[in-house]
Amino acid sequence: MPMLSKDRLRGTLDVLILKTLTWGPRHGYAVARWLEETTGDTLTIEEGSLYPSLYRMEQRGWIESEWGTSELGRQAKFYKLTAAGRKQLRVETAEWQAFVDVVSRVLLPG
Amino acid sequence: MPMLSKDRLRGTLDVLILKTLTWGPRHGYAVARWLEETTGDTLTIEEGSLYPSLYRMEQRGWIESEWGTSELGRQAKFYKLTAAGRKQLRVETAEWQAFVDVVSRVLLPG
DNA sequence: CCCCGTACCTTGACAGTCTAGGCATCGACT
DNA sequence: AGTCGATGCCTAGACTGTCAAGGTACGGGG
Repeated sequence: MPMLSKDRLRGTLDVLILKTLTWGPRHGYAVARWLEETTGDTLTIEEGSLYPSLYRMEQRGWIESEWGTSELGRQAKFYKLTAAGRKQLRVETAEWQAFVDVVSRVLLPG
Repeated sequence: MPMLSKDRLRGTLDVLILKTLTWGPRHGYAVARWLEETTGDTLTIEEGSLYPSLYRMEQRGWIESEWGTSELGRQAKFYKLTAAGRKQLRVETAEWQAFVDVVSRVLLPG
């Protein structure tokens, strides 16, 4: 399978995280693990991208955080979607879809 | 239809240009016009992104340029794909496909 | 004469990703 | 006891490519 170049995630990391949180509150580390598992390690979520993204989205009011205890008994910051975050998810998903359709029309045969 | 956020093109502009050139040599301005027409103005190719991209790809040996005369009788720089460019197009198209599949699997219902 | 379209290019700001670190805790293994 | 890896959070700095906004030049039409 093709190796994905660096920076490919640009512009889609946020929406992926938002989507992950629709399954319920999760802490950052778990979000990254879940995304990597779900994509069969095709995507790797670097921590240097993950935590800034979570911070940005909390500033923007898309997610909220609360300290709690992880499944393994560690301190962990749990994030959950806000109403604004859910709306943002819808918007960005639609954008993603539209963008992919257009690019695919150019790139793919048919 | 959803307005596409800025910077969405990041990482895909190059491959879109390469694909455009498979229909034959074109000058930069024509590449941009063709992409915008083909996508029904969903994508707008900024000249500040277009020309640097063409420059980069020529440096990397993916395209070659030659000055000529446009359909309207103006001086214009015509670009054509090299063998390396054709290979690069295949690689990046496959990457794009893989990336879209993975992200869609996460984002879309089903 | 002036403006718009064509055609190319450059500069600077900016955002988001990456690499590469650091910190702390815990369990497992030596 | 000591070490190591995994868990869990964070930061600093480099980098890359996009954007906005400019500039140059030429030609045709009003």
